[in-house]
Amino acid sequence: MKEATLKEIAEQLGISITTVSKALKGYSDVSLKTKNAVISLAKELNYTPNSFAVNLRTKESKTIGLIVPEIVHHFFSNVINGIVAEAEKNGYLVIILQSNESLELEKKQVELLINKRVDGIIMSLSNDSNDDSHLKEIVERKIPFVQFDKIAKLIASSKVIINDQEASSNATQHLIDAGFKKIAYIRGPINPQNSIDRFIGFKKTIQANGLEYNPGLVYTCEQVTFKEGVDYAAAIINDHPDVDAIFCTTDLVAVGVLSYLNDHQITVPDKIGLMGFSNWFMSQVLTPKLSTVEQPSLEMGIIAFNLLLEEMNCHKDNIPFKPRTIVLKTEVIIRESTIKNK
Amino acid sequence: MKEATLKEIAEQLGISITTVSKALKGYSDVSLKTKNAVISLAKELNYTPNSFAVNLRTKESKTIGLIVPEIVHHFFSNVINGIVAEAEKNGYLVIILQSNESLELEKKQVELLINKRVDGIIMSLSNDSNDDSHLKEIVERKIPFVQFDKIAKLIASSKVIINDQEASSNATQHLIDAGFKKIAYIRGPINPQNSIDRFIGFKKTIQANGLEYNPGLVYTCEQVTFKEGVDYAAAIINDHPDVDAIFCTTDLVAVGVLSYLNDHQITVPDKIGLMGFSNWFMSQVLTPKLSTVEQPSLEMGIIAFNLLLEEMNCHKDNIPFKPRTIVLKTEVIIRESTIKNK
DNA sequence: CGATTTTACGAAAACGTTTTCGATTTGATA
DNA sequence: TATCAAATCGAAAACGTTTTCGTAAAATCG
Repeated sequence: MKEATLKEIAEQLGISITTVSKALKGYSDVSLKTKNAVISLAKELNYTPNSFAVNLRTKESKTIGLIVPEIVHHFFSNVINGIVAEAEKNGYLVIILQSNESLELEKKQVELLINKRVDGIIMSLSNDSNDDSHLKEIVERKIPFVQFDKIAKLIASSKVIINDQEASSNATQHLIDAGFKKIAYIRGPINPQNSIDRFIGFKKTIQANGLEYNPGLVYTCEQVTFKEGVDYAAAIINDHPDVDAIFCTTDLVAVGVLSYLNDHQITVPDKIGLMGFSNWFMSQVLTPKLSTVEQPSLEMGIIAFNLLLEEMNCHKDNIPFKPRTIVLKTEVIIRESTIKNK
Repeated sequence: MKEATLKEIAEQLGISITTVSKALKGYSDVSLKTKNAVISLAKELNYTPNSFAVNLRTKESKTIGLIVPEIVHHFFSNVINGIVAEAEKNGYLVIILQSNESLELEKKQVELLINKRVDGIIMSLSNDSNDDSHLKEIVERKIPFVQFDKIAKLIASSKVIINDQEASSNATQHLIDAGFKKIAYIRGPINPQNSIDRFIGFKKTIQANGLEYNPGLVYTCEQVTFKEGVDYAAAIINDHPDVDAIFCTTDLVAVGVLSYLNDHQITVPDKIGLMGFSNWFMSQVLTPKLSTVEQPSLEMGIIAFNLLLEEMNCHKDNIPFKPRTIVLKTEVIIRESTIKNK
């Protein structure tokens, strides 16, 4: 009892493979009688088309590749969610790979996806991506390609991002408006564009409000972990006892900071205000609840896939596609950690 | 400038396709000279084998399918992580699908994976899976298959699980030992085996300690959400003001409970002790820190893939494979939420 | 130098599908 | 009845690879 094929159906029915194929695909030059016979026998034999053969013949696999730095990560999990849901809706499968924030692995995975001949690729860069060659290869091979979140500006592909600079600026402004005056900033790694932009937004807003910008108050994460938050909190308290607020590049780090402050009876927000970024789920269940910036992650995934889909359709029909960049709105979410009680 | 093929290389070099293929695959009956010529031209033309053709020819795709109820979920994210990492190590790609806890979607996705002719399937059932037919089809089609976490006991496949009953029992015993006497239990949905087992572990241990088992103290989640935790906390406080501890089927629900208790100035653990399950990341950063049960999620993924790999290899060589069930150890993690201060 | 083995290569089939194009039959039309 | 159009079907090529088996040339041997 091996897999049923068109050939088997054809032989059992005494007709040609061609007719069987046409019957199953609803071609009009098949009589109703044979069509029904084919369909019912196909069902009986549990026939499913051999996708390997279909792929070879049609030159597409209805599969896309997705590379993210981390899967276990609030933001990326949600983007993945959006992409996968939207892909499914359109009959596409998604191969998800995680680069573990490693450029080397990222390159390998791009190769893998190219070899697999996926119909398109969606990707967010790892933190130490400072080399474009693998991205260029994607473009050169004319594989439909969409970048999101952490992007390479110079690569000619569609992009879905937020305005990190503006978002960061708004959050900073909120801190200042809430009465904080000496704000430390824990920034992300040096390479990623969004990490840079968030920092610029912070710095510009500090200066625009006539506050002194002090580079000594800026701390740089390498791994962007909970532990770095804990460690930098300790460093900040030690180096600058008069700091009255800390703004973190992402909630996970802010949670580390909060954990340290709570453990050392440094009250948030009365003694030190705290602001995160990305609105991770846990930020709303902490004590105190964390102020942060909402990033539309699910929406980002949905849009990224649809951009890719558009390009894939153009690619199939051999009509040119012009990459687009879509910038999504963010929102500062004000909770307890930045509103002083007295 | 289209894709390079074996044929192109062969023509440019004036040799046969066969020889080119052999040269690239390291066959021994190719002279060093032609081999080098082939390899260098292949590199120059940017040749990569057409995987569609390879799949068709070799009848395998080096791709597996993975179905989980949710991707954005601490436990599953980690299992996925383990599976993907291990798969990559062995040259396999993973197609991840999420059933959204829906049986209907789950069935569709199984169909999808079968149609795609993945080399194997790993799966954790959705909460409302009370029908086996799609799983049976996987087995009948002799597709290598591994279940984990939420499994169908009666399906003859390999399984990776924890001893939920024992884990739950240990956690309950800890609560009793810590001096709690009237313990409410918020259980998971009625279908999943692990949800049932955890409940049994709780109930048996209550009785084994000579405490009265009161069915009125058992609340059943349908969606297993943060919000259900909040709502049930309110219900418990209202229905049974003398409850002195709450044991939840998973941390997410416990966090909901804690959120309600914190908001209503009901101190944990002095007024009410709280225990979760699964050791979600956030449980260690809450105030108070949440006691819970550690589940080896990453390990579970790794083992699940390796079981699958074994079966896939047997399948390829047409030698029979006997499914195995592996039960992983758990550990009760004692933090602040179950240790009374006085 | 004849016989035999080794080395190097290629022809061809097979994997299962899709699609073009032509052929045959049937029914309609003048 | 001769002509034409419509309705059904099938042959065959193509997608790009892998692998078996055979053959010719070169090397080895007695």
